[in-house]
Amino acid sequence: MTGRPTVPTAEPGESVLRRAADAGLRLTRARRAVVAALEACTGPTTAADLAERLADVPISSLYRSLAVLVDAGVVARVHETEGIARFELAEAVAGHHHHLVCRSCGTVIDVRPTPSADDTVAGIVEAEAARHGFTATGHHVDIEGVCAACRTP
Amino acid sequence: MTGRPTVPTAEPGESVLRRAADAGLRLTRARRAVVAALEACTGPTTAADLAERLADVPISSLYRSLAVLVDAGVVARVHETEGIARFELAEAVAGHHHHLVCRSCGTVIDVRPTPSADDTVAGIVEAEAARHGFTATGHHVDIEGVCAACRTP
DNA sequence: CCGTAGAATGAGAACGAATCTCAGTTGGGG
DNA sequence: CCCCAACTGAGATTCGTTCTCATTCTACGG
Repeated sequence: MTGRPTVPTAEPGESVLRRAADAGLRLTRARRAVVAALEACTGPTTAADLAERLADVPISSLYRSLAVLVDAGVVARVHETEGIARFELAEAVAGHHHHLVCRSCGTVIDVRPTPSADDTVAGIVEAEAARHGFTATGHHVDIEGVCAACRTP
Repeated sequence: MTGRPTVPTAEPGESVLRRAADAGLRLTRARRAVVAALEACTGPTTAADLAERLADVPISSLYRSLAVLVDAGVVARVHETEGIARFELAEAVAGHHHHLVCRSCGTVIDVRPTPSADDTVAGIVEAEAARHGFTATGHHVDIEGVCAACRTP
């Protein structure tokens, strides 16, 4: 099975931290702040952007918190471009989604495919993987385009 | 139109360099070597890997050649993970394809979707883009899984 | 409610991929 | 064949990210 884990669990907030705790992590101020900041984003976010929103979290702490949360499976490091990493809540927490990337301004936003659309994609993906001896465990779809704001200046 | 530009143009070799020349680039030894090395790969390749294969091309020259070829539209910088960029021939030259990423050994290989499968994906992708005010210009599908070699040790 | 073990923090140093600089070299149009 | 702008090469530099280590805090047992 490749796609869509479960539907958007009402308010992630709680469950994210609970998962982190279950993974044996302490729920420190920095980690709560990082999770809260990620929840407030509409798409994968750079460490620099997070650092700006979390002015009181030192950069070394921010990166360590992100690394630990990635290890715990509640945050994902995705969509690196131009040598800059972006972070988002993991699909296990935020639900499966695709990314719309504006080739002009670089913004990335999440889009949630309809269940039937994603079933179709998952089926295709699994067939391709199988044809090459792979066992598929997931897929990522990045849609490149131009956003409304950049198209009409 | 989102996907699959044209079918695998017989032997890329020539056409890649011609495109580069058409874009106003000089066909220097370093650039020929980089293109040849990329053609020999089965998937996106790191600069370090290329440097190893092209021992006589200094690292600064390698990166510059790659940057220039990316600008010319014949090479694509894709699939960065852990802060390391990977390069491959652009889809305009190599044809549209998806990526199979082994989560165990990290290898990335290209897979060419069947025309009908990719039409389906392109349609879904376009609908999603349109729903969010984007004009889609392309899509990338990364399939995460475990390769045959890693599954049976 | 308090003490404590050990996990987590914070400031800065260190690391490494990628880019830049600049003097010397070379491709290819004229 | 000549010339000059494009390109190269070695090394310095940048900057995102990770590491180090003394200090602080969390969460658990008493």
